[in-house]
Amino acid sequence: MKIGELAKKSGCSVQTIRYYEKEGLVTSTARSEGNFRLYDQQALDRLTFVKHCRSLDLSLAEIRQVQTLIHSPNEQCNDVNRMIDSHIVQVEERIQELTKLCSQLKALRGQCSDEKTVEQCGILRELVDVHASDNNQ
Amino acid sequence: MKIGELAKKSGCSVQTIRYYEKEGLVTSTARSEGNFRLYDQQALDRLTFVKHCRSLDLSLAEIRQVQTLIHSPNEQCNDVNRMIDSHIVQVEERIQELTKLCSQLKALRGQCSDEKTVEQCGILRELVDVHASDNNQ
DNA sequence: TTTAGACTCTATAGTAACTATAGAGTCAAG
DNA sequence: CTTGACTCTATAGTTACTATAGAGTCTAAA
Repeated sequence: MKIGELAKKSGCSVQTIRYYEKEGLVTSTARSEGNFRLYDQQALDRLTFVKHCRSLDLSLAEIRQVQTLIHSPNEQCNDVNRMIDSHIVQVEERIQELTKLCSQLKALRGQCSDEKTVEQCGILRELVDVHASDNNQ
Repeated sequence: MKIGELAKKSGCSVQTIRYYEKEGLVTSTARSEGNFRLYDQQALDRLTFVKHCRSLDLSLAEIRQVQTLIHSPNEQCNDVNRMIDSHIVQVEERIQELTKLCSQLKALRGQCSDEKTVEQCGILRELVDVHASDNNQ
């Protein structure tokens, strides 16, 4: 199959597939006479694997690492475990940050009801005030 | 004061300050004979304001928007409210996504105890299996 | 007076993971 | 034989910075 069909089947865009190729994550099986990339089922499998990893927010570098490991079945898999572990920690930290941010934003939003002028706006006042007090250190 | 002092006082790096200037968020008050940027307290205030907004994850474009509004005090502030509202929605959505991701990662991690070989690794097996079944659609 | 070093300047490239575009070639159907 | 859908490569843009190169400025000590 050509790249357009692979794109449809995998749900990746054509450009993304070419980008993944450049990054060494998926290769086309062959080229046609007219220099079009040709793919088989195995290539689709590999691409779907990459997509699945991306949906778990693994970076392309991490995916490359996992791919290398898959091709050496007798190695220890500790590295994958470590990677997943530190990934979980990162995601949890980010959730914490965003939760805090969210309550800050909601507090800020509570400062202003609609239909006020900029001069009366509690949000703008608070944004400005905080910075003013910061500078009085 | 020169850019280095401003950097220290604001907690931004020198390059970041120059970047913000290029993006139209902070301007130096004047230039010295030797072409060094010079800043006053007001410049520090403006920079601290930008920093505060960034800590709330507002984009530089959004901050520019707020700055423009601040300089027209008689306008309606609905736009700021809308912006904060949609920001809150975005952050909440992202938290949802990450929470889901986190439980997926934990489930995945549960598939493998340490000290196994790649061939036995439940994580790798699951990553591969999911892609295989995906393709059977 | 010179010189070392701490600071500043501009311009440019790199980061991550894509997306978008230009300009050219390929190919099947009508 | 031409139209339209597809593909090719190469390059630029996205966001918010960070890092670097190569040059100039300024201050204080030798």
